Amino acid sequence: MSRKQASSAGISEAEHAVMEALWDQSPLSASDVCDRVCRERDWSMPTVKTLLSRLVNKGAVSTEPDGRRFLYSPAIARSDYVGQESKRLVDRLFGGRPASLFAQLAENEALDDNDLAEIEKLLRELRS
Amino acid sequence: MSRKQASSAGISEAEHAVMEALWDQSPLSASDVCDRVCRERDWSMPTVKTLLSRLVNKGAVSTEPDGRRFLYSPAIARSDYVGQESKRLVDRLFGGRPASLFAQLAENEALDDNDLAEIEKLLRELRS
DNA sequence: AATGACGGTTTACACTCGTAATCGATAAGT
DNA sequence: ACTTATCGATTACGAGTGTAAACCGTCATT
Repeated sequence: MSRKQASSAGISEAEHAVMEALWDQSPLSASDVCDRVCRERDWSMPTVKTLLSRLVNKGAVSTEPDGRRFLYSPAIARSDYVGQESKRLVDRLFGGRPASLFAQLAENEALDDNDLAEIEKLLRELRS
Repeated sequence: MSRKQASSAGISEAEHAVMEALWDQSPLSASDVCDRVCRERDWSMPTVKTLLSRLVNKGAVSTEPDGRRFLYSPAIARSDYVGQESKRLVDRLFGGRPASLFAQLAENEALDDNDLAEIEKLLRELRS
């Protein structure tokens, strides 16, 4: 017992690719998942199977029997995952101050005019 | 040759804690580093030694002889590291669009009034 | 000169991750 | 019913990580 309780934490890079496929559409069978990621990541079916089992163990993916096989669905919302990961980064690297992240991106020229415009729009919306 | 050349990639969580100590002040001896992180992370000296060697191997930390011992300094700038990690997150989770990260943080209520004000200020500066 | 403290190097070991082969049960076709 | 194609489950295995003990050389002290 006392699983890592997972939820969203502890999803590795490779596992994340599988999650993205499921977030994009679900439920999916293992082969469906492979169809969507094996090409791109150059994986074989067994690899996908392993990743799916690990995700199920972690509680990040849920299964639903469909005849002889399983259909897989995300057990956590992408927005939750993304939110937690973002917060982790901000905490770890920016002392929990999101504005510092923003400053970093700005300084890095990682923001183009489009980004700036979008952010300004969001800011205006938040203001109201 | 062809070192992993590392630079900033491949620094693990535990190693990162050591890097932070060195970014905060350097050069430091191994015991100095331990003084700054062992309490907090509940580590013993050997652990710090291991992490320092690994960081030296990765090229993330440089050494400088000081009598019989070594003094350690970061070999990579914190801003570079932070920038690369930020970019990795944005690429991985937000399709490379920083504005999406920003939107996420906003939606998550991770931004308080202070953050918003700071970001607005940065935006105005970028505009000029 | 012998001993102990200090610091770096080597070795260790369990766990996770990436990647996959193999095994075993079952459904489907012949 | 028997064989084969599917699936999920079990096992594998090398690299990286967290955490640390053991070993070794050297400077300082007795």
